[in-house]
Amino acid sequence: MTIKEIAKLANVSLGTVDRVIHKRGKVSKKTEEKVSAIIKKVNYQPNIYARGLVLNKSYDIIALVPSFVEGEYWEMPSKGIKMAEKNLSKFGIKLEILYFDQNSVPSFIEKADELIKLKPDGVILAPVINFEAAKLTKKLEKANIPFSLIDSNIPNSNALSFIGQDAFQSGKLAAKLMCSEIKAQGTISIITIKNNENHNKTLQQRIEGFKDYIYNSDFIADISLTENNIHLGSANWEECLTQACNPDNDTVGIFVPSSMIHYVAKCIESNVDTMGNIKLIGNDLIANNVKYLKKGIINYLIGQRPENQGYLALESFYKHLVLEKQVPSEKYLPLDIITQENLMYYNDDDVVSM
Amino acid sequence: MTIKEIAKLANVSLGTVDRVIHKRGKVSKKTEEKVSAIIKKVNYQPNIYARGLVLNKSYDIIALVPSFVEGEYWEMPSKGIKMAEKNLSKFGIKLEILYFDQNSVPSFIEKADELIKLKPDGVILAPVINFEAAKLTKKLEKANIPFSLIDSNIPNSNALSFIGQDAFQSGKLAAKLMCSEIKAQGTISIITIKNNENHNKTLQQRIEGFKDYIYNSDFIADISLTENNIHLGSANWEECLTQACNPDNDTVGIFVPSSMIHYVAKCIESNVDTMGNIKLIGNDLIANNVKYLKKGIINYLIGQRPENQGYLALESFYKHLVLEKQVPSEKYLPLDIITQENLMYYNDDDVVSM
DNA sequence: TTGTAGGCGTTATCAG
DNA sequence: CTGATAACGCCTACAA
Repeated sequence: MTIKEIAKLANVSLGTVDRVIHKRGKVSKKTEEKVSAIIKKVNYQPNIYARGLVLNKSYDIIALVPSFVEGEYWEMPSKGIKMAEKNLSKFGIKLEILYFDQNSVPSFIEKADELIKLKPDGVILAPVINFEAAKLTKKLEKANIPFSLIDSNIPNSNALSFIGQDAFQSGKLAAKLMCSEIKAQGTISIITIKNNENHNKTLQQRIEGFKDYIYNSDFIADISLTENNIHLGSANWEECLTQACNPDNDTVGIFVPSSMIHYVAKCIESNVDTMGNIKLIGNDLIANNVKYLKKGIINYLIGQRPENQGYLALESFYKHLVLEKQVPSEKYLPLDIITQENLMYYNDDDVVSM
Repeated sequence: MTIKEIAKLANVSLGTVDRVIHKRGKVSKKTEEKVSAIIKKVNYQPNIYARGLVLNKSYDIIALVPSFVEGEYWEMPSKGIKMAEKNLSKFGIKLEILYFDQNSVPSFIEKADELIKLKPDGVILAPVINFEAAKLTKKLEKANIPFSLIDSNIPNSNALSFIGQDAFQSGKLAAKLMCSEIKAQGTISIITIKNNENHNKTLQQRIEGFKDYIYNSDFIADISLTENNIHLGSANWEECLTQACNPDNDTVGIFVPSSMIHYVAKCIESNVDTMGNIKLIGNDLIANNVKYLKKGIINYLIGQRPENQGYLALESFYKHLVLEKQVPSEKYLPLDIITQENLMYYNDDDVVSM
């Protein structure tokens, strides 16, 4: 059903129908009602091609995400965003990615300022530097620029859409798998590995979820927990890590609430005679982790589809700006359990090709 | 860059450029080369809106899939196909679903004939009735109608695209989880539950994968396997099922290579005092299975994203017919491990809303 | 308050 | 072989 046909049905001209559709006013109440009724009755859907052709709009979306070197976690969301751009550029979605150093607040501020100056039509933001990210969202709100958050959320930020994971639940899941692997007894070591001093909410929530599961399990009596922090910046971190892996020589499992578990795996590998039986559970399918999962040193990895997160973030703007559809304000991606046996179908190069 | 601009650059008219682009011939070699060179140099990308507008084509896709009652497995692929239609109808993809009774060959033949008569522009086929499905693909090939297969494959069928699972690997994964749960010793019962006598390749492959894992594991010495077939059509199937669950009173785990595990779960539930410790692993997130997973009677379910399979199948035609892009000839979806702890994010109503 | 005309980029047709 | 032109459905300006 076209505007022309509707016009004929209503005995008015194209222009009038158009005014009604777009609520541009300057239509008498009577004709407005008549036309509206017909539009509703025939369930008029504008022809997306014709509209796209005449509007010929393009939308500049800027993504502000952490920089990375190949194989690091943040490569994956970036990859997803880029893949989405490839699919959506033909609909007028243009993308620019700005990278900031997640260990440097000034770097974030600099890029955030640059972003604001570019006056984009939409922003994808990874708020890993919480406080500064929140400031940026305020500015964006004031400037009326819609933004989507990926990875972690800023509650009450009025984001167009949040796309991420439930980190608490991710920790619970890790604990469940751990208990299942270690037959629910022994000492479990939680090791946090970071290269900065920033507070990382995601890691914290994963640890809380992990403990929550253990504390509420039937077999808590048979389990001990130890916690350690390793700073990759410190001179003797390797020593510290080795020490943290098996402090009292009775460790049965290690949980690392981040993608950094490959450091632990490497450590275990070179001490396989004393620590070869320790079960390892970590997060994220980065190349280094996958390597040790294949070797059987890491037992489980938990994934949260970071490529999808990126893809969906850009797609949220396509839906919002191009299709003018409502987009869900929150999207929690599934927590995937990855083992040697199902790795191959997750590690696929086009996980987001849907 | 538009055709007009290219025409200007090449000092020819729009028509000539168009002829070169679409290889319609009737262009002198010299101009053809000149125009081609420019097209390549400027990386001309046709405006999808203008093209869509003028072509104003619509494509009738017919899906031929098993009928279902609410809550059965085949509801999920259908749901995915329909969701894809909702998103893609605006691009001219029209869908009709024909349902056949998977327990009745004549029903399939009837619907297949109907399908052929409708002369669709594309077909989505679930080849659960193997032999007849293969016949249909031959007819479609002869009629030059592209088709995509979902759920299971027909090798060498020249399908546009196969979208499904690796059933063998799914079985291996189930075995791995089972061994992990039962501490790798005891008697494991494989129970096949069907309501027909048809050969089901998928079930067979899952069982083979399951056994393959067990046979090649280090602890095979500590494991016994029993196999049972239950026919839901038979008068005393409930009795048979109870018997199959724990024949020698030493069963520690039950594997059901299909979505039918809820029958086993129900049986276990009503014999919880004698069989409450048996670990259950099955397939597919249908409502009945989810219920028992939540209750903790089923320990793991393995999912293969049936909604996605449906979605991707219809999308493959959008990509092929509308965007004229190459589509991957095979797509194996990940084998998801579902437990109580990550169920909520898989059981989401819009898993395919990407 | 209403109607009309021109144009978006592409395709297809028709006349040269 | 080549060029001009109408049409697709919608939007916007401008005319009435």
